[in-house]
Amino acid sequence: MQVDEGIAILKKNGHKYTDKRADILSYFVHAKGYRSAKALLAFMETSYQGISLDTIYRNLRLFEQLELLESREKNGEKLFKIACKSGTHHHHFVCESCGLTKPLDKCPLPVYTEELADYHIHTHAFELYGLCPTCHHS
Amino acid sequence: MQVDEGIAILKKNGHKYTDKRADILSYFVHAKGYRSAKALLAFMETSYQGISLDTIYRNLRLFEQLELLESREKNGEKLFKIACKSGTHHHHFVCESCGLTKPLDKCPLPVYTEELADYHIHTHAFELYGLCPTCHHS
DNA sequence: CTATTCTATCGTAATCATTTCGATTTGTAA
DNA sequence: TTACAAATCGAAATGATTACGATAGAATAG
Repeated sequence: MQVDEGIAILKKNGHKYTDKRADILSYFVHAKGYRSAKALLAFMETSYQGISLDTIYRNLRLFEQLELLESREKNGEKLFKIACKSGTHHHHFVCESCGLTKPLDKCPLPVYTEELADYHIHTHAFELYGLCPTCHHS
Repeated sequence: MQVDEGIAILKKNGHKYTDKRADILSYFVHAKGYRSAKALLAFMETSYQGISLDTIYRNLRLFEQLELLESREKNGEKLFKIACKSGTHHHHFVCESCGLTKPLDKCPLPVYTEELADYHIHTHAFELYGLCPTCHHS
């Protein structure tokens, strides 16, 4: 997902271009990992002093609705990362040191088709956490 | 995990017995699934009118520290369930209708040992959501 | 049984993340 | 460039959770 793709999706859905929105997308495109609303606010305040919390949270919600961002919750805080848009369903490894997210080839769901034959599986949550090779060796 | 086991663990760690604590544990032992602080409060108010929020949240935190309860987050709310204490690492299927949690035999981690040979896996999150046979057929 | 000593609880206020609101500004299509 | 819907601001509201000073209660030793 690139910034201009995100802007295009915004426009296609009747939303407007603003510099702030481009900068928010740019922040997540370059972050390559999960970031909090607070971290985004800190980043945005360097370019736009006095930016409203409304702007931060409204856009995070909008971007998540449009599937430009994905989120998870931790310690009562919502964390966001840029969406993958690879088209195919997949999971991630997340580096706890640098925040890098690595897409995984396989999905663990087939492991359970037998054990849960009588159950109706709707969704699943799966993520791995640890250290990427770079962080592990330094 | 039974109520008296939980009370024993409390005492072993220098905490005192109270009827409220026994009732909180009993609530989760019989719930067999995730419940919110608000749901626990509603239950406790039937026996103890005027119970303090402090009591609810302090004990939830304490029980989680002592690993009598486990938690996950959803929509900015923390949900708690009784701990399994089976000794062995395992995951759960969670019924979205009745809240039932079913322990799963297998762990999906082995699926990724090859793909993540250069990575250092620390922890992982995995849970399945859907309908249990009972809720599915009604 | 009673005194002593912590721990638990209450009632309430504070905190933190997030959402909402009325007024104003800005993007964009005609 | 004009008109209008959408975006933003500044600030207040909400909802879940945590914290605090004062009181009540459980455990232990004498």
